[in-house]
Amino acid sequence: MNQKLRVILAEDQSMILGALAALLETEPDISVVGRANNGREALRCIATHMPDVLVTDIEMPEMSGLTLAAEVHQHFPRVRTVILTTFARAGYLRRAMDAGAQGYLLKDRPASELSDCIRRVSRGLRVIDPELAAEAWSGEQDPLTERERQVLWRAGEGKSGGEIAQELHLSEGTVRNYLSEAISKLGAANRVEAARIARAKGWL
Amino acid sequence: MNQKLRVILAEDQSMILGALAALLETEPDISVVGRANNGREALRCIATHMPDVLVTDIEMPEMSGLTLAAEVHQHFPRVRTVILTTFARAGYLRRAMDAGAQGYLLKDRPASELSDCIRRVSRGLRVIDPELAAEAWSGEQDPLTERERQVLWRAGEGKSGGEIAQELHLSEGTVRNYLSEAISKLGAANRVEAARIARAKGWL
DNA sequence: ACCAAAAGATGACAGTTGTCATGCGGAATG
DNA sequence: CATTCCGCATGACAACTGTCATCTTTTGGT
Repeated sequence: MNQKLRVILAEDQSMILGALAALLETEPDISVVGRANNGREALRCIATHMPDVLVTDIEMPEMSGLTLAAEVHQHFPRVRTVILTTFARAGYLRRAMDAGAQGYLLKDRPASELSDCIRRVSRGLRVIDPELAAEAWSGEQDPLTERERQVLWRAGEGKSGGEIAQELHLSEGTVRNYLSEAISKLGAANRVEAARIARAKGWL
Repeated sequence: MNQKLRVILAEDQSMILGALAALLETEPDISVVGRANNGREALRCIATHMPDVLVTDIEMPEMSGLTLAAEVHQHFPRVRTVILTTFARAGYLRRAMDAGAQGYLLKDRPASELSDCIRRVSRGLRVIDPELAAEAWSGEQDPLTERERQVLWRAGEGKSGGEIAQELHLSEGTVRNYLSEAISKLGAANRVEAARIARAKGWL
């Protein structure tokens, strides 16, 4: 047999991180050479260990898994990236692909799929959750502009028009305009519903 | 050495379930005798295997981990229950304790704590995340009435006063009153922030 | 330099939301 | 039986939101 596949794991919940490592260590041909609790740490870890594959969560403090994937793709093009996440959102998948990830796997899938996925990706194949892939191609594009996203995000946090305006150095009226645009684009009845829809699609 | 500790795991994300099982199987004195993807399955599993300890997530389809803990406490009092969850919410902890759980552990903690926790609980000790325990005792009680909770929940989903009134067979004004009460009790500036706060504390 | 598209601002208007004082009727408690 | 409390309703008012039409200022492309 060749060398073992060298893997780095990034996941913010320590216990899950440890558990995933234990899972992978049961495979004879895979070895976990590094673990990180966030994107920034993962990046350092990759620079020193040069793994074959990076497996990363998306929602992490410091640096999101999507940003991490982009950085890795740019600075360490030989490292293959697999996104491992709870969220079956077409928007996330799309961003992951744009960021140069080779795999997108859901935490819902059986545990056995993780090692399979790592092996395939290391051979240069792409592995994408089939249901999600279908939805992502057929499904709608993110219709929001950057400003609309910023405004809608804050509105979803419970901030008022005035507060948002201050934070973004806009006039209150402009904030209302962006919000109104976002609401109509998303077919929502108000800002809260709009934020919910956007979150569900992975656009926030 | 005595018999191994017999453990059943309940967790809705299959990959995490498998990973946690792999983690526990690395311990020489612990054996995972059953796995379940939801509370109902776990209950069946417990009836047939009679484990020493049940480790369960909270947010699962079919039957929540908190409901499961209560059922287990009632029907199988010899089985110790450990709640393993993402959520550091005083409200959840309180409900878990009321439901007869012996342990409350966060997925944020190092992987090694899981087996420690299981061993202690099996010896009859209680194991509760220390930070959370402090917050739960010192921290506030849930100040919301049932109506306020119903109304606030729906408001957080983006529903308007009118819609909520219809659903709950109340007048629109009454809905506004409940919402206003909830907002002031929670020290929020509006319904969205109020809903956020209540969710964060585990009161929704 | 020119034109068109964007980003942003303004103002007006209706509808929704947050607050508060008050009123009503049915438990519950004495 | 009277009293009090609680759940619910009403009405009034100010503040905030959502929608639109219109306008100015950048910005980018040719």
